[in-house]
Amino acid sequence: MGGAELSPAPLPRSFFDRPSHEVAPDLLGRVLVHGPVAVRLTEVEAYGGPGEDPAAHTYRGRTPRNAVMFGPPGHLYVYFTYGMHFCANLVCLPEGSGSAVLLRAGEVLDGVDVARVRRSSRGKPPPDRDLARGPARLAVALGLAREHNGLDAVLEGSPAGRPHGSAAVLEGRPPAPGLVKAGPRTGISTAKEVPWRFWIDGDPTVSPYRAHVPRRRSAAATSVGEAPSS
DNA sequence: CTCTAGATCCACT
DNA sequence: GTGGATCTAGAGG
Repeated sequence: MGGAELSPAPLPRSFFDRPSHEVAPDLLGRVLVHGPVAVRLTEVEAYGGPGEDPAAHTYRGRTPRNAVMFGPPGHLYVYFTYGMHFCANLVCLPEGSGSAVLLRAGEVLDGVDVARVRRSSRGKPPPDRDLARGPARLAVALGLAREHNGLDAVLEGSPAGRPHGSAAVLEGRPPAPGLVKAGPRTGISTAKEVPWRFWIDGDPTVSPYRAHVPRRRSAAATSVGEAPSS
């Protein structure tokens, strides 16, 4: 592992057995490990359960896509969005509840070489601070995609080594309480006022806030059969 | 740094 | 059919 001060102790499942908005700030500074890559989390967002959080994927109840969030805590909910990106969450609360924490950004502590290759476009890697700066980028850096949906991120049993292909959340190095900031969540169109985005103040790997921008379909796709406007 | 537009799949209504 | 829990490249300051 990279940082000498980092505790390699895995977090127990009970860590996740709380509401997502309590787990979320506590995840800052923790380290998610998957294969050769380790990322220290610097920005997360909490999403609530059915009927209580209009921005959550579980708002309208259980579906095939969000089923993992209704499973036991500590597992990864990985979903596909915008036709090309994956984002990773950690499931909270006991089985049946349906809430999670979106992992929005972090600092790559280990496996930087692997992360650079995964994040390279046209052979050029981005600056190191951008390797996991944003939820889809973080998923790429960690090698998380569709097949990791449902993967258990809690290590039970053997303390030293992780089984091949497993994931784990380590104790890491939580920030001083004063450095934890909270604000509205990014990129959502409802419940914009809920301050369930948490980040480490001043950390360069925290993603820039982006307000939701409704995407318009291409003119060609929407104007079929329409008269010319002028 | 900001702004804009395009890419591209799929879950759900 | 609609609208994303997004990112990148390119143009402009």
